[in-house]
Amino acid sequence: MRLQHDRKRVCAPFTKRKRVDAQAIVEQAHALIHEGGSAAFSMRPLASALGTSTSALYRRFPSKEWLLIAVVDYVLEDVVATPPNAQAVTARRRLEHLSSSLREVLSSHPHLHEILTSRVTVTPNTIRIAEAALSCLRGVGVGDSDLVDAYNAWSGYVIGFTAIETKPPGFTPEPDLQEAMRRQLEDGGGLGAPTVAELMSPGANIAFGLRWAPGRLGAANTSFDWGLKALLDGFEAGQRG
Amino acid sequence: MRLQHDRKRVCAPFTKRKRVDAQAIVEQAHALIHEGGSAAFSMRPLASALGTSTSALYRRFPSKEWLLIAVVDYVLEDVVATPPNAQAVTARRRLEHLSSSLREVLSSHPHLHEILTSRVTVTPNTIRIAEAALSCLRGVGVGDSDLVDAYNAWSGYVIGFTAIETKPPGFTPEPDLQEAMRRQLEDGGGLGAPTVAELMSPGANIAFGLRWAPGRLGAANTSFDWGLKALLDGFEAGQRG
DNA sequence: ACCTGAACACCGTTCAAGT
DNA sequence: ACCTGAACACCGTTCAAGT
Repeated sequence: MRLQHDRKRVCAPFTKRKRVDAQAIVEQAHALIHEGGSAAFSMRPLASALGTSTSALYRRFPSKEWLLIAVVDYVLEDVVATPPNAQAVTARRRLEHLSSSLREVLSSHPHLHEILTSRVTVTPNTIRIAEAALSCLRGVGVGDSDLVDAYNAWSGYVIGFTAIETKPPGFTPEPDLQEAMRRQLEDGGGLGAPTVAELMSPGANIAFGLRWAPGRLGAANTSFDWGLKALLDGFEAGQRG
Repeated sequence: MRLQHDRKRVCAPFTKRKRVDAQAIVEQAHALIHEGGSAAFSMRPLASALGTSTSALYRRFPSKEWLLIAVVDYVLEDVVATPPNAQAVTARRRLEHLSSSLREVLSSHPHLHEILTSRVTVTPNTIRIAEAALSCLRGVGVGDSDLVDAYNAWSGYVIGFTAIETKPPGFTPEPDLQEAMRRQLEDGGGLGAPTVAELMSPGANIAFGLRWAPGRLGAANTSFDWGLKALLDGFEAGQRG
């Protein structure tokens, strides 16, 4: 599933003939982004990986922007939403599953946040996920007047947490820069930041804004579930009060 | 306040002499990013805006990466953290102020997320903000064993929400693409997404993943505070249970 | 109808040559 | 010690020319 762009300008991506090509471009683009990161991704290597000319790509996608959004949708296809009619599964449980599925997918494609968070992306899978989340939130007891707020708060938490959590491994800072940040944390912790100094054992690399190495959060990495529980508890408590 | 890089390779940014220059570079870079977005920002225009050669910039900053992180720290300077010894102000209230100050600053510099969320950034102001947040969370009643989790959840929510919320206005998608997304939402809403169709009046542009126009969320825009309340309520309830 | 090579107007970074 | 211009190896996108 991908967005349709103006048929007058370029070939229709949904027609039977040649549809494979557009799909192949998306898959190859995804593969290249997965390997080398979205910053390093460019049209020329993509074309040569596919064995075509760079300009031929512009017959399937009006611009790199359209292609990137197609890649986002392609990856989000993997997010699993439990259907609401599944018996014996509470709305809360379904929402927890959706959250962790979304987190898993975004985590295993660490370059997607760079694309996802910095632009507006409405795609079939975006809508599908939103539909599932909204229905769960209703099931949890959130009233209609609060539903949009709850949905925004939920997306903000899940997507935001994962976006900050998962630094692309290819985006490792240069050793010099990494060392400078580590030193900064040691020095800063000693001077004006007693709580930071107390909690962040050197090398812990455990908390946002205080860690200098990329990849997922270290240690137990319980923060996501812990925070989601607090957020959903807050949702439910708010409806009762 | 900025990170120090290796003095052997380049001139020290903290020495009295020439320090103005490094500061001037950061400020000019910030101005250019503010106007044109971080994607469009490049070294050549920066140099010519400052009246120097491009290569002269590399004497103050080892790479564009160091410069971008310096810009992040420069902007985060504006985040206000109420000191913990301020009487008659509860920890909860201080945390709410810190959250909205952080949100305000990030919102008014909409291009910062692209820099902030996609790489590891430890800077003096990052540490200052973390220190304030940790101390507030402790004051709210979060136990030491949960403090890192609570801090991560809080950062994930605040930074994440704001990152998704604030699309850089310069990042407006091409009209064709924007129209395709709007249509997608209409069609998709009608077919497999009844809740989306029910809630998202056309043109509402109100919810993450379902809106096609950049800028802040429309309408009442109460979602941030609503979600923060739920999260902090959840924090407090969790400590009592 | 589709593809192509060449071109346009850009990038970040380096480095020998200047002062 | 600092700055510079030119160069290197790249970008996204367009378009006349081919089949």
